Amino acid sequence: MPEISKFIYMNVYVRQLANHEGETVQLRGWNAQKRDSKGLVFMVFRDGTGFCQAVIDVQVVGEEVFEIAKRLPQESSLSITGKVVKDERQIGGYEIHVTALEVIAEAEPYPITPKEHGVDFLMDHRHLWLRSRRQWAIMRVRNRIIFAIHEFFQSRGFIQMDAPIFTGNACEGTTTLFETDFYGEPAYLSQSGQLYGEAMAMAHGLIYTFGPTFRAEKSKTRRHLSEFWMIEPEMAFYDLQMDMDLIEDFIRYVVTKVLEDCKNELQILERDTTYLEKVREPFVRIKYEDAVRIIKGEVPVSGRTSFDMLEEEKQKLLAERESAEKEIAEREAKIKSGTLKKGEVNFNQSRIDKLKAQLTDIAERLQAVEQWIHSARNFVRGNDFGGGDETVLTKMFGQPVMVYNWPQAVKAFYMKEDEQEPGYAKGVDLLAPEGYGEIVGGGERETDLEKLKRKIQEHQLPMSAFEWYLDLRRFGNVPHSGFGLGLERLVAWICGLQHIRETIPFPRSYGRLLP
RNA sequence: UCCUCGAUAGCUCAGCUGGUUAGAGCACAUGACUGUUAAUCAUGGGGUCCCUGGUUCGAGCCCAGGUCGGGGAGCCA
Repeated sequence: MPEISKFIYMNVYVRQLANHEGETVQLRGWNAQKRDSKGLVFMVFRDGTGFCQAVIDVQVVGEEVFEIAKRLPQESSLSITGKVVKDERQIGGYEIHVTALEVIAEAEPYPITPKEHGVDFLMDHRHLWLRSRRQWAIMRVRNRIIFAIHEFFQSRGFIQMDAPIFTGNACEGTTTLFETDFYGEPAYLSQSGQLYGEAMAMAHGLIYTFGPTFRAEKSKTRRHLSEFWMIEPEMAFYDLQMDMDLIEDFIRYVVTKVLEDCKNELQILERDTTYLEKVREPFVRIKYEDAVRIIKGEVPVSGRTSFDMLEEEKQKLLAERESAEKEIAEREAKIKSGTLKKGEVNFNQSRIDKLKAQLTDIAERLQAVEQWIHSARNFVRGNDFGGGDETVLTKMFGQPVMVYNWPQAVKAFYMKEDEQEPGYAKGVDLLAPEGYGEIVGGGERETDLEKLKRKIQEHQLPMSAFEWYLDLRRFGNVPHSGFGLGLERLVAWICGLQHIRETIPFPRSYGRLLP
């Protein structure tokens, strides 16, 4: 074993390897995975900034070190010294030819193996799951999104101000809130910073809040969390049009930044960026009533109605199911024939298992399509959209859709009524494509003091709790608008995730408080 | 709260119409293999079939109740 002092070589991070090609460097991190053959160990080494392959050759490091490397359990921490070699086959483009290796801490048997695991198992091990490559990539994208959000607003002169988390009252009155004890009085965890945002906008003109939000809904869906992060800009002297322009610029900016700066992460996530690229085109903007006509199949989009689209979707799934069933039958027949070698049997069997899992998934999606057809047929004009209606609408366009001018009854009390169209509120929802649903909700705020008072009464909210809010109308009333963005839904859409629970380090949802 | 699906080895799952001693792959251990990208070969250890009760000569499988979980509805970002 060559004598190598740990101080001779520069400590670098995996992320920087491209700058050190041909040099000998030292890295510190963890053994994410390895395989060995005679005389060689291939280790997937990670140090938090990235992943790279480390090659340990018995002829270079000697028997003793080689044995240590060969027996090193998954997720043990170690430092390695070696030469940086370009290798196009590797995900970062570089690998390390190790010349020295030092174990920092040997790990106990690691529960997350390089094999499929169920979601529940992974969620129970969330504290460790965060280390794996996919989760790592998602958190990097989340970080870039957060940074882009700040860049966007700060560069436009918005001030970040925070709304309180303890509140005395439900702001919109509808959703279930978490109740806590605030020095003997009931207090609720904030479900929105919106009303406070309005007060802050009257002080600073352009502001945005960025903080956690809590909803005690017992929702068990892939779109809901009990605790999530929301960004809520509020702008004095903005009407609905300006609000929509801002939403569009904002989403375009954030998505573009991720596309530019997170290529590696999106590649790890195997994200098809076709729909993301579409943010460069103008967003679709339609009024609620027109959206309803499209959902109900009364008006076609690019020559096809919602029912045409749903029927296509259904046929596609049926075809997928058929081909999966056929493949299963073929492979089962092969195995039964008894002519296969053991390895081939294993391969076929695991392929069958995978296809069966796919069949379960297809069945679920077919059920969803049936539900969408049902809800499109029975949609009652004047109602809010359900998850299925949103999906149908966005699938018709394949790009972000802004729906505005909603029936007042389905929107919050502070939404401004459209003078030209009484009964309709100047609210807007931005629906993400690919079934990711509502990621932004906002609109112009009601400025008429009497209308506000009336609506607070209609919603049966306690007037006393809103006196401070009404003061904003009494002292220098101005037209203003704002919106709220659900960070996790945006992360889910950009990363193309099946479930929102992967978008936040430690998700809190119905039935999940640990880890 | 409602609808729907599920719970079998550390993990992912198979287990036919109720029938002898419950299986596979991965993981782990040992050995073989010099360039691998989750699944090369051989050998080995590993089980309260979620719980309670019932039907039956016999229950992983059927029935009832419960617990926990997935997906969806409602509600929403």
